[in-house]
Amino acid sequence: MEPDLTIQQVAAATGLSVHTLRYYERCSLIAAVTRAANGHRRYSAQDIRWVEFLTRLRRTGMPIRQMQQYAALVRQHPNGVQERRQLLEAHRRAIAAQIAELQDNLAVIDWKIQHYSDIEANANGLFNAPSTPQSAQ
Amino acid sequence: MEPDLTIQQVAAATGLSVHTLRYYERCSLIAAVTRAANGHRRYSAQDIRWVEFLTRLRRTGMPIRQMQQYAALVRQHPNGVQERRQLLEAHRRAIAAQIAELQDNLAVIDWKIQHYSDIEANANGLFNAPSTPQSAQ
DNA sequence: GCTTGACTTCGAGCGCGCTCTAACTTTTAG
DNA sequence: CTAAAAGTTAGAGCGCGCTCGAAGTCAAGC
Repeated sequence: MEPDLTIQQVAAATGLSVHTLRYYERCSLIAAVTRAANGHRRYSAQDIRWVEFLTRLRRTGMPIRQMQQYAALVRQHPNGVQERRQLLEAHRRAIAAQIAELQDNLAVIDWKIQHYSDIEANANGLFNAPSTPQSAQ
Repeated sequence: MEPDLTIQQVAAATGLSVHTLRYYERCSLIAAVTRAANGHRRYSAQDIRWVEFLTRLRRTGMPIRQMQQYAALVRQHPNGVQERRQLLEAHRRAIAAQIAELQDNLAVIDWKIQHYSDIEANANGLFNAPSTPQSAQ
């Protein structure tokens, strides 16, 4: 049995704020955490693993609503993983699309950076003064 | 000379809404667009290229504030590209980090999907009934 | 006994990036 | 002449994901 952690320790461990941890519990992303005798939350190792996976979903752009659906599936069908898998696969496709779009846009931005570099090099007169002044937007 | 476009045509061409186009102009992301005699906006081909590049920045997560800085540099130093290049290079690094993080998280999610698939395959009794029932979080 | 500090709940507030409304003008079609 | 469509402005409103404030409880240390 690992020693259960306080909310502050979980915040430190996961990078979420204590506010966010309580907020996640309030909106059912996290099932009710067990409490110490004084009413304070005590997070189990299992809870922490769950929070960590949640942040994976969150940081890949999954909206809270969808995370709520996922969390609901876990609670409602603890032994049925099919729907969960389908949800995650849909999300995987969304992430792949996101990466592709970033790369596409990055290519254009890189092109622009290169364009600026060319202008700078030229302005430094490495090979001659430019015959026509640059117009750089 | 290309025929100048109406705001609606630009919206259709760029995927932004007319509201957003006016909003971008209001907050100085787009310099004042020339107007027809009746006061309606008429976007030049140059304007459109600018809007398209803005959306590249936007869709890679650059905040409006930073886009405003970039737009200000273009206006204030039309021939000085160094600061602009530096700004874009910083953004390029941010995008690279973003992609890396997405890929990292994607790997974990993929692992989870695989885990679910394994459970499903096992539950279908392909090779034998499982000796211990699965606990899938 | 009293302060300090970590926790609790509930609800309000905030920053971002739009998005929409209202009231108005102008152009175009019938 | 009229009605519909498209544009204008200024400013309000919204959805998201937190983030914070107020008021209270509890435990430990001086």
